[in-house]
Amino acid sequence: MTEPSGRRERKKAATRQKIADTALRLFLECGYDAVGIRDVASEADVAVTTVFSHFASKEALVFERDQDFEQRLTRAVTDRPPHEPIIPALHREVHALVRHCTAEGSAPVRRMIEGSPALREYEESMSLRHAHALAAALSADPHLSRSTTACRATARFTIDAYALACRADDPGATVDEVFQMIKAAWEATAA
Amino acid sequence: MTEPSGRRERKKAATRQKIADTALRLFLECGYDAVGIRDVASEADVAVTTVFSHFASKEALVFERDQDFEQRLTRAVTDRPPHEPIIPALHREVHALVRHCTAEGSAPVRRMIEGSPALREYEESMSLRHAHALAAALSADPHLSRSTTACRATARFTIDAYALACRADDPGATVDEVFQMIKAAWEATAA
DNA sequence: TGTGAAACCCTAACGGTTAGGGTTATCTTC
DNA sequence: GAAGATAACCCTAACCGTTAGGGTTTCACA
Repeated sequence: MTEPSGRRERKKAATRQKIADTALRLFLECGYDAVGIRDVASEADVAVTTVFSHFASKEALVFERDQDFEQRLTRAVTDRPPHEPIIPALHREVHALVRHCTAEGSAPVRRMIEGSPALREYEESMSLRHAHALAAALSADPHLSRSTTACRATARFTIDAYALACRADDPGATVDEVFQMIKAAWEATAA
Repeated sequence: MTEPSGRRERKKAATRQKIADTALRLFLECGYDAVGIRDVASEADVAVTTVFSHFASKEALVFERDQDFEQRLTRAVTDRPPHEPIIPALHREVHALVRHCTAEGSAPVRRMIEGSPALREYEESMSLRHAHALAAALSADPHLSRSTTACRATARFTIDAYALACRADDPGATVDEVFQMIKAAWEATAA
């Protein structure tokens, strides 16, 4: 993304990346539960406290790119062409996000997440954060004069669509079907 | 609910209740984070291991009546008068549940939950379980011939309505507004 | 070049949770 | 009613994620 200029920042980013990579590798090799933070730290050749200075929790090691997700969602609202209706914009973006998360290489990671209650729980709470951010973006859009409740509900519905699609047999079709519902729901709130 | 017959079962239920009551009292008195499992155990005069044989986690102590919630939701589907449309039935039940959770006496508990990330996270993951159960009930209903995806989405939307309303300024109005959206969404899936 | 801060390290602890293995109370069956 | 089976409970010790406290190195910048 943004190229860090100073050596210190570069080193910090490198440490962070090394920890994340090491963690993911160990998790996939041995299983999430079988790998401890102390294992990750020593394999990455850093102190345990350093791991926690880069990542808030063990689960966060798995969802390293979580910020991207949130940004892409909110930008689908804020950066869309002027006067483009909101629902198609969200529909398109969720499609892309789902494709990304159900891509070939992501399968082992998904399987790992589904296999760990702690990771599933963490993912949900991430989703709620994303729903909050999306709701704020919707509320802030001057072209959409809808109630706060309508914005919040639509945000949650959108996240639901993503979550359902990621676990569905046919992710693409699931996104389409749920968005047909979301479209109707949204239109029912027209002032 | 069901009266246990044997002495053993009665004693077990009493122990469970004593633990739950003690825990909630201590949590409300001193704050959730300030009270440890060891505190709860010794105040309830049981061993720590006994606490965990009745409750799966510290958070579960707070959501003791969680099973009720799930049952009420699924029964709103399965036990509704024959040929009653599903959405009004859900609407009514969510109204009742929200009223229950925003009642006078529940305020301190709600405040405690909102004040603890761990409790919020736990509540979310409970909600997902409820959504699963509700989705299964919807799918199983012979009068509703909708796709699995439509049932799952509607279940999640319903849980969203509950979650949003519990935190809204005007819970009742929020339920109504979101259910107007859900109604439209559901009707958009008609075969 | 010196100084402050950021990144990192180590150790020790805290708190939720569980394993292991034992004791008592209740239930069942004869 | 005695004997065995089992459920509920207890204790101790540990595991593991996480944090506090306090030190050292490395870098940025004046």
